[in-house]
Amino acid sequence: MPETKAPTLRARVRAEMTAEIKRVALEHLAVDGSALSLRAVARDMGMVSSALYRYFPSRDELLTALIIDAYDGLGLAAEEADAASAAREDFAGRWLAVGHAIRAWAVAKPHEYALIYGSPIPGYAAPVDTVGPANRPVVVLARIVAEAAAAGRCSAVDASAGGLPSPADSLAPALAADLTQISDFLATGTDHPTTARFLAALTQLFGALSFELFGRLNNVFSDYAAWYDWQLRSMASYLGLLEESA
Amino acid sequence: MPETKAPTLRARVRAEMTAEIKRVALEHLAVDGSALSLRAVARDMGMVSSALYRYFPSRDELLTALIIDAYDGLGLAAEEADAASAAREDFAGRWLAVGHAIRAWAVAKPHEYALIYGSPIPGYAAPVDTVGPANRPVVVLARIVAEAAAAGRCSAVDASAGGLPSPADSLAPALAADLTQISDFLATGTDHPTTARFLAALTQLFGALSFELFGRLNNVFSDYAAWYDWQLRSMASYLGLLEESA
DNA sequence: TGTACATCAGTGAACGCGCGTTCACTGATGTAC
DNA sequence: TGTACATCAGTGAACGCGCGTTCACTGATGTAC
Repeated sequence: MPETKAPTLRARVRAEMTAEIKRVALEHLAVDGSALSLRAVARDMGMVSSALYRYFPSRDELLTALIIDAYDGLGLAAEEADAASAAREDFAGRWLAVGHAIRAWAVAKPHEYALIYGSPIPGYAAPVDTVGPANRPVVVLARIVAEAAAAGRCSAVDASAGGLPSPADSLAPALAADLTQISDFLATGTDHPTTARFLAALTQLFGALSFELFGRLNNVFSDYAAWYDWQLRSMASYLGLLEESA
Repeated sequence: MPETKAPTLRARVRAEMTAEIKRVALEHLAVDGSALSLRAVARDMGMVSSALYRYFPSRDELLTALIIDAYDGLGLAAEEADAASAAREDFAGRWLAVGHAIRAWAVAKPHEYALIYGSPIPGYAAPVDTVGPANRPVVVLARIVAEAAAAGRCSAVDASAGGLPSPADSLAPALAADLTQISDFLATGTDHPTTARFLAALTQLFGALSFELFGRLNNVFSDYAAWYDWQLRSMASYLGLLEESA
């Protein structure tokens, strides 16, 4: 009945099977940690292990597909959260919204998070296809800071720190060069102190999630969400997303 | 000839063998990532795999020994760095010294770092013997902040942040309770904002190391040491380790 | 100092398991005439 | 609409490998008399 040429039965079943394999594989990652076994996945699906080779040419290709899906899922969550923030000039609010969206995704899919932010998987090297998706969440956060900086925020934070040279001043030459390259790549147009502060905040954000999800804080916090929220606010303040100018 | 009763040949050889097994096991972690195989270790030592059972009752016990050694090594490095800081009132200097010592250890022994701060090992649950050693580096850093706070530093940082409620004020009740428990446990005697800032700095410090060592920053920075140093200085400033009071 | 016995490190074979991948095959779905 | 052929999902057996762990054993080191 549909006017447009419908995909064949085979094509539809194939797409469903591919998705199902990935779903079951993720369940296995959940139970077995980072060990992913094609045979175990096939067993769970009531198939013979060699049948999976109709869908993925090797175990590593399946892993790569899972990793790309994970990055894309996280990236999408971040992008949607920022797009849903109506007050575009409320940069701190946008930072909080995106930050919370990232944590919500990670808490909902801890094994996918471990896949992309945990320790490297033995014997597996991520192919280049993964770097684009990997940057999506970073780009969202960087854009918030870039727009805030363009609106006159983010500057002259930290200037009161005396004694020790302020981190913002007197950068090591190699560090300055790195920061230039990074702000160029992200097209943020921010100065070195702002770029550095953004990267520090990014480090803290993912550090906080890794601590929580990898169980390094077991029995330390009872309310991780509240602690994470405090940290996001601290980052927003540190990044100078709040004040009108300085 | 020695006056004191010398350990028997057997006892000496046994101690050497135990150390050698751990050394070879670490080498394997380096090559194979987180997969540790008793048989591979035995092979490398020119022994039969069952011989290792004279030294460790199971693979997991060997892993536990490696993990405890790693925590102790990192803890010792941190303690020595702080002890070597002559100017006890230069809290920022002590923070930098300990921070750099932690990174130096991690860079020198990336696989031991991954063992204790990477994603959990499939099928392995760390026994309670590991929690004491795990706290050693944290305790060293906490003591610096505690002494700085006692000397009148660390207060009133961040007070200028407007708009959004300052992270320091109006803590969620659950978070306040958590912070009380943590400062009690670490015996820092610090107020909530200081405790929270310390934990945030801790998160950033280990987050930075994980980013660097797990390769999430490949081709992003050329000089990791300079970037890490900047971050340590930023933390010292954020923690208020610098100013005389406020 | 010398002998008899106990301790223990290391061997080699085996058990039972799981893994990724290959290959020739059957039988169902899709396509061209 | 019906038949002939091509495509492709899934099977089942096999290859060759590695793993942790147990067990009866040999032979060297240590100890008690």
